[in-house]
Amino acid sequence: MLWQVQPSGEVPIYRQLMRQVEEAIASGRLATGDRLPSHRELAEQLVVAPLTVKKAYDELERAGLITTQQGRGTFVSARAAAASRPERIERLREPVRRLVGQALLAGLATDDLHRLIDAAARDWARERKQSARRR
Amino acid sequence: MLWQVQPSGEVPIYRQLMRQVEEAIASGRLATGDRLPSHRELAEQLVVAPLTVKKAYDELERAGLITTQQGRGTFVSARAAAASRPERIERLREPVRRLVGQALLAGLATDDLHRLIDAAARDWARERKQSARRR
Amino acid sequence: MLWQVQPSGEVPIYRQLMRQVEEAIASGRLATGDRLPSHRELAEQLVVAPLTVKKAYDELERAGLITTQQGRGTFVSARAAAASRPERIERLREPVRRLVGQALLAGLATDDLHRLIDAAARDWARERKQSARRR
Amino acid sequence: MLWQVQPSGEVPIYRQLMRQVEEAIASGRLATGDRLPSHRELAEQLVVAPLTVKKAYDELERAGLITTQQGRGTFVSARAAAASRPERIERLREPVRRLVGQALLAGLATDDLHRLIDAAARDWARERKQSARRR
DNA sequence: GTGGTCTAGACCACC
DNA sequence: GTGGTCTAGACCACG
Repeated sequence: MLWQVQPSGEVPIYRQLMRQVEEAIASGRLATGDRLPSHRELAEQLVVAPLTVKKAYDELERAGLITTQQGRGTFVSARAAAASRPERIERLREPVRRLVGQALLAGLATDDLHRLIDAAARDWARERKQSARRR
Repeated sequence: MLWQVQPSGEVPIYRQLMRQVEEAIASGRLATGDRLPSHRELAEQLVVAPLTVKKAYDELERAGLITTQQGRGTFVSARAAAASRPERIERLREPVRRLVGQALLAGLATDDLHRLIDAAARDWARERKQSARRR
Repeated sequence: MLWQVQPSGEVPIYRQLMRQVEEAIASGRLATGDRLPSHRELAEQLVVAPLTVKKAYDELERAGLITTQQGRGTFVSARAAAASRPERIERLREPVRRLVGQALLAGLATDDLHRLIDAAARDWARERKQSARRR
Repeated sequence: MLWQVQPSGEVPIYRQLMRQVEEAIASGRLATGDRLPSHRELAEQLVVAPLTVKKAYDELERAGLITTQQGRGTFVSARAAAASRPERIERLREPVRRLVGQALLAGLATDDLHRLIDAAARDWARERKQSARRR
């Protein structure tokens, strides 16, 4: 699987990594029991400090998404992929609430949001197709 | 107008303040020429350091939303409310992009988002009505 | 309050620190809202790396015992001291289970444990009195 | 005799093994002269690396609990079961001290501990009976 | 090889 | 001053 981080951004590197792992699990690219690259190996590949990757792994472990085994490696935990559809929907509720608040306070209507969402979804599908082609 | 900040949150206090001013202008609660409380006054009211409020005002002035007049006070600038509808929509594009990405990667469909948005909008309207009644 | 760590031990320094904070909260020496020393200050005092103290604080925050505020400091969180008596008892259940298993497998009886406990409690009370006198 | 380890736990596998041997000897399930399975055999059975079992055996031999006889196998040593009652009690002193400290610092009394111990002992006896029935 | 811990610096944003 | 992040090394225990 392909990993990448942008060190210059304002999002901390370790959070960028966490997000990629979360999304990989949510989307099924990483399944229960799959092994993640060792934090040193991934650090070398991404040209960041090992501790940085380690911190991302540590937080993911505390969140229950992955588990580590001394001397063996780091694996996607059983609990991780178990998120059911209602659960995944629930996780969107708060971000949606914030977005709706922002839009309505700006004097826009939900219809504007619906249009933006469909547009974003089209873009997203197109980008996916392209990045798949590159592989 | 009512101001409030949460010191314990992730978001810096000065950004919370900026956001409230921006939303107040976008929604019309603050109109061109309206006077903002002095940064000392507001700081006292919110129990935060004056420098913190000052920083929020400074950044808002740099963004052109407000203007300071020596010895008279701080006012909503003429340009501020001029944020056109296309502009306000543009500001939503990136947050929407992120939300859609999150949803699709989790295996959900845009329809799920549409439903969540309508639900959130209903909640938002109801809360507004209640908080208006309390005043 | 007095802090101390033993760098040569087999227990990681950051865990020794975590334990001290936990105990200080459990015993009421640290109450809700109390401020902890900054991680740099404490690191200097203990002659350890700031990151080491930081790691202890980070884990305690993730556990909900303390909260940090950008630029202000680190404080005992409201949830922390709220542990009710049943809760505190519950936390002893697993350690007790292990201890009992160890004793019974070794062919000892619960009476032996009861005696050991009373002896340890007497020692504990005496040590406390002495350390209080030293203060 | 039944052996089992949990690879995902905090405790190193070789220590889990050591502990099981120690407990088996202390409780009499393993007596002086009894033969332990070869480290390869046990490794295969537990699906762990042979080196891991070897390490556990090595440390147990260094502690004098077992002895290896070239080409014949590994046996519970004569000295092993000799742990006298005072000795076995002594080994509990430190764990008890920690437990008591934790309880008293949390504002609980020794009576609470006594109750918890009796409860845990009852559970332990019941579980033993059940697992014996299963065999 | 793996993960677990620690150091001694550094730069940044925030208050 | 505070906390937040990152680096480039190091040593140890585990498998």
